[in-house]
Amino acid sequence: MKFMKRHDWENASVSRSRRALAMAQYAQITSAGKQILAATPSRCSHAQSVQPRPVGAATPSREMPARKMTSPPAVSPLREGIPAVAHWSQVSVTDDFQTYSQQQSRKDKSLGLLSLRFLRNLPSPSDAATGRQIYVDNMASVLGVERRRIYDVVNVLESLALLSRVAKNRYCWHGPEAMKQALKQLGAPEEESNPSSCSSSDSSEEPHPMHAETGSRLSNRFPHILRGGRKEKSLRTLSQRFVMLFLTSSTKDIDLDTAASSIINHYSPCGPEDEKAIQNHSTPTVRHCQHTQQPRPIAEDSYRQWWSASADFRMGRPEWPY
DNA sequence: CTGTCCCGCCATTCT
DNA sequence: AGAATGGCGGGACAG
Repeated sequence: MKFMKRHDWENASVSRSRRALAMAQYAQITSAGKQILAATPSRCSHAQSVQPRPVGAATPSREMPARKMTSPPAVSPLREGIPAVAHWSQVSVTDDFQTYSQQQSRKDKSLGLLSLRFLRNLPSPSDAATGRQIYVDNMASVLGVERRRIYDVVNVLESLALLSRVAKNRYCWHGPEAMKQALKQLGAPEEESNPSSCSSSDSSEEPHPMHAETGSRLSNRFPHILRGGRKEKSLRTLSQRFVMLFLTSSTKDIDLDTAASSIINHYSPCGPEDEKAIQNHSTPTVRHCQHTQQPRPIAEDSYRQWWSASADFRMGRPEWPY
């Protein structure tokens, strides 16, 4: 099924630039935490574009009307109170349509930034009507992107237990508490597991202790993710493995090559081509979603900052909106 | 020139 | 059967 034709997508380019820049705001939202959330009134003005279906109601397919890409996409009807804040790369972020158009760039359209915008548009926890339900079509409309991109974001967030699929087109937000629980599960030692350590790349044929331990823990606690087939190579699975690499290691710095070979070669029948998937999707999104300390660019060969940020969650200092 | 990663086609899975 | 989901290759873009 094709959700959007090429020419439609090209028409949407301006909207995409807006989308990316708006997402950047989340970087500093997390950095300043709830103080910021409470302090500044939202610039967002519209409040009607998202009308979640009642929980339990039928979810007819293609319910959403075709997106109109000629007008500026909606920004955060569900997250009023979240201020516009600066991009981690110091790009000034604004909801101004012209500015978005001018600042469009590859960097501004990243999956990581889309994830931030996704988080910024979460249903309000106080809204009993939504029940923290997230509708794929609605979110795609709000963010001004095609459904396909929503799945990218959702997959990674789901790997961290931040949300889960409850029905077709519908996901339920669980929040950082659920994620902390999942991280504990992924990172806690098992009775029979050996203490793990991490060094940089290991070229030997033997699986690194950390990697072997990670694989066994994954299969024990999340049996679905290590089965063969499509799921085996899913972004969700790769993301979860990537996170686990950090949780089970003593190092805070894992380079991409090491991560890729660890995740792929040591406990899965996947081929090395999956490395691309890891580099494409898993890391940037996780990086941004976990990034809570000092939003700034992260060198591609190092995830020290990502780990530093994720440590906040392990230390019980989540800086999420809720 | 190289590495990154956005985009969207289309295969697979689900309802 | 049609819709939902998401793997993956191509190529644009940044450095």
